[in-house]
Amino acid sequence: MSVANTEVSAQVTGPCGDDDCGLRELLDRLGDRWTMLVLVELAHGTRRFRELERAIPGISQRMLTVTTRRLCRDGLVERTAYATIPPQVEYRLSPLGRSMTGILTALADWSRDNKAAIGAARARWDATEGLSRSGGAS
Amino acid sequence: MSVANTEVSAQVTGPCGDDDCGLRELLDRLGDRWTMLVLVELAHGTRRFRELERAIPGISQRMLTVTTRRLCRDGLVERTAYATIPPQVEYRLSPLGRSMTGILTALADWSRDNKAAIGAARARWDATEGLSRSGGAS
DNA sequence: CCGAATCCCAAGCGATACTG
DNA sequence: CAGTATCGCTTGGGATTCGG
Repeated sequence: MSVANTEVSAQVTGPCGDDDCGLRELLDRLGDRWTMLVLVELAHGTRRFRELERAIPGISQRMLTVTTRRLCRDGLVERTAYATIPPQVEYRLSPLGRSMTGILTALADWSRDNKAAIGAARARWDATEGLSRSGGAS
Repeated sequence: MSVANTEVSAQVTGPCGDDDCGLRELLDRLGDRWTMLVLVELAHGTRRFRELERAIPGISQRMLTVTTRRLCRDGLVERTAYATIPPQVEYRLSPLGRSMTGILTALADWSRDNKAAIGAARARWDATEGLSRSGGAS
């Protein structure tokens, strides 16, 4: 999936009432704090509950449960439970889920690639803001 | 050890200790309800404040202000204010912001493309859940 | 027209404890 | 190990109001 799109020949089209383009649906689904991280981790391979928990620093047991269940419900992740002692449950990406890992990777790549630029922009903005707003902020 | 040895073949793939890959940073920045939608709208061309507000159904005036300011601070959007009467302010994507529109488009495409599949998966899940947990589903 | 400030509620999420 | 239930804090964000 080539997201390399340099051409943004964007006509200032009309109102384009359907501006969300389904993006909202997607954001409602994986716009939360953990969903994408779980997907990325599962993109590396099958993982057990505990492995996911360790692999995603900061996630709580509760949120891991909630997130994985939501992903199962949406058909992006498949769950396999073995009735062994101790219990063992495996999570893996479904074909549907795997079909979006490319985008996630692109996203992560972009983030890492432009992290510095954003940091610089912020520094610049903070300086500018001090000048244009509420003078004497420094 | 007392309990069963749980040494599974845990070499699924690399350790990838750094599992977030900077994704977290990105999500913190545009993981909220409106940021991506504003970016998509601006990908269509320069927009004035009021135009953005109308183009993004449901956004409040407050959130539009907050979101645009954040985007300016991060250097993804540029703002030009004309001291006319009535005031006029234009927002447009910066080169940095423009560099990620391709990913946003890919995201929106995927969402629209697989919306039906997700809906079907949900129906399936809800049925399964009804069997195994006797609990209602939303 | 543009936007900042205040008030306030609901959702998200984390901590903890408990069950199988 | 895997998962559930409860509680309480933190935050996003909607409605409204005031200023430039």
